[in-house]
Amino acid sequence: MTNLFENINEQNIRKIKRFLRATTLTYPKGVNILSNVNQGDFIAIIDIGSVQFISTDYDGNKSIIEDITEGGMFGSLTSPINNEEVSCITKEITQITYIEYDSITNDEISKADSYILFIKNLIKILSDQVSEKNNRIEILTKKTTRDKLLEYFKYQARERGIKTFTIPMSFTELANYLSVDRSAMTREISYLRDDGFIKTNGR
Amino acid sequence: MTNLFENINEQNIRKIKRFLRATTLTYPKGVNILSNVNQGDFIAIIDIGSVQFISTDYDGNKSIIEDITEGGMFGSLTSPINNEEVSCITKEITQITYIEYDSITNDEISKADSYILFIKNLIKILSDQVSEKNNRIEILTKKTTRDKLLEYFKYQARERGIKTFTIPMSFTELANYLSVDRSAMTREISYLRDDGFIKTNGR
DNA sequence: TAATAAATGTTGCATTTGCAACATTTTACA
DNA sequence: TGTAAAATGTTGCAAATGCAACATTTATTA
Repeated sequence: MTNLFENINEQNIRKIKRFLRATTLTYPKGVNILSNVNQGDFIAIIDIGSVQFISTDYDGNKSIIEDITEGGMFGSLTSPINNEEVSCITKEITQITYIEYDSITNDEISKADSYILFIKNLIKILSDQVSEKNNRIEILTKKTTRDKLLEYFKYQARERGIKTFTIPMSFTELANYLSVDRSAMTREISYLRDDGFIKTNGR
Repeated sequence: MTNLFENINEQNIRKIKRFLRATTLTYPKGVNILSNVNQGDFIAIIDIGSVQFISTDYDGNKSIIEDITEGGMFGSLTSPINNEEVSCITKEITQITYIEYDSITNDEISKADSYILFIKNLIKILSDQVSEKNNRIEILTKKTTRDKLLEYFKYQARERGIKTFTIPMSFTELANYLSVDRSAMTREISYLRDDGFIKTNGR
């Protein structure tokens, strides 16, 4: 995963952050960070910790829109921060650096050293986000739980280049990612095992 | 929708395109443009026409990953162009301008007039794509066809600021977008009408 | 404009799936 | 380390939905 300041030295990072009016905040576990969000468009970088964008509808049904971990990035232009049904919850103690969106393309900063590198990283991160969301969309558009699971496994195998792997999240989280009932997913996994499509090794 | 060259005058557009080694190709209707794709990463801008990224699985089930219309953009880093199950089909006669991805951040171009504007547009487009995909993900994660429809209608109403609108695609395409069976969707729409959630006016 | 293709509407039925309820195991943390 | 909380496994059942088949309407194009 690309980091926004990848390949930029400490001194230039400080300079760029100053241009971008960066401010850093730390949150405890389990709080909704959107409740006290700043004015204007921004990009947020997770220095330490992780957050989850969760949508809760009128019936109390929850679905996880995105999961952002250390080094990850989200922004007011890319994430549903103005949707009253959506909250952004810290999963642990989390430190976030906010930068002002408009200052990314002001005339001053464009003259700074490493600006092109910074832009390159930003474009790469945004491209990767689009790509990752395309993957999830391709999985979510499968009609059955079985096909969703198989598509998910296929992506994992392709990404890693091996056919044996540990699922990088809990079954509860996977069910959320695939948007299927957890118990029905467990059932389907055992059918897949019975049918010889997969082999499992412990939890 | 932002255009990649928005707010840039013709002369500077030509200059930027030259730096980006832009090449323009025209395709007839109904061809897979990924079959003869160039080496290296690229960004493609649809000057005229439209294309559709379609995934077809082993059973012949098709799902539409994305639909890109005139003025839209896709790229080798954001779209599943290396997935053998996915094809990109022109929906009509389509003219596409390709630019080289790496040249976006080379040193030469960064000195060109309007470069910052160009970057600003590119970042805005990518951000909007992430946002649009988040919306679709939020809709696709709804469990029932009814909830998918209501969520879709809610987005449409919010986007336009009015509660009465014409659906911007055919029912067949909408069923694809929501990833539900078309006939089951028609059934659900008439239930929604019966229950007083929506009113309809012709096809 | 006639012929063909595509989109839409309707319905029965089998399958899939969410939901609920519960037992058991694992993890987190005071 | 003991206890509460979270995750996992299992199953019956009702509801939702894909699928198929078909009639009808609308759009496309030769």
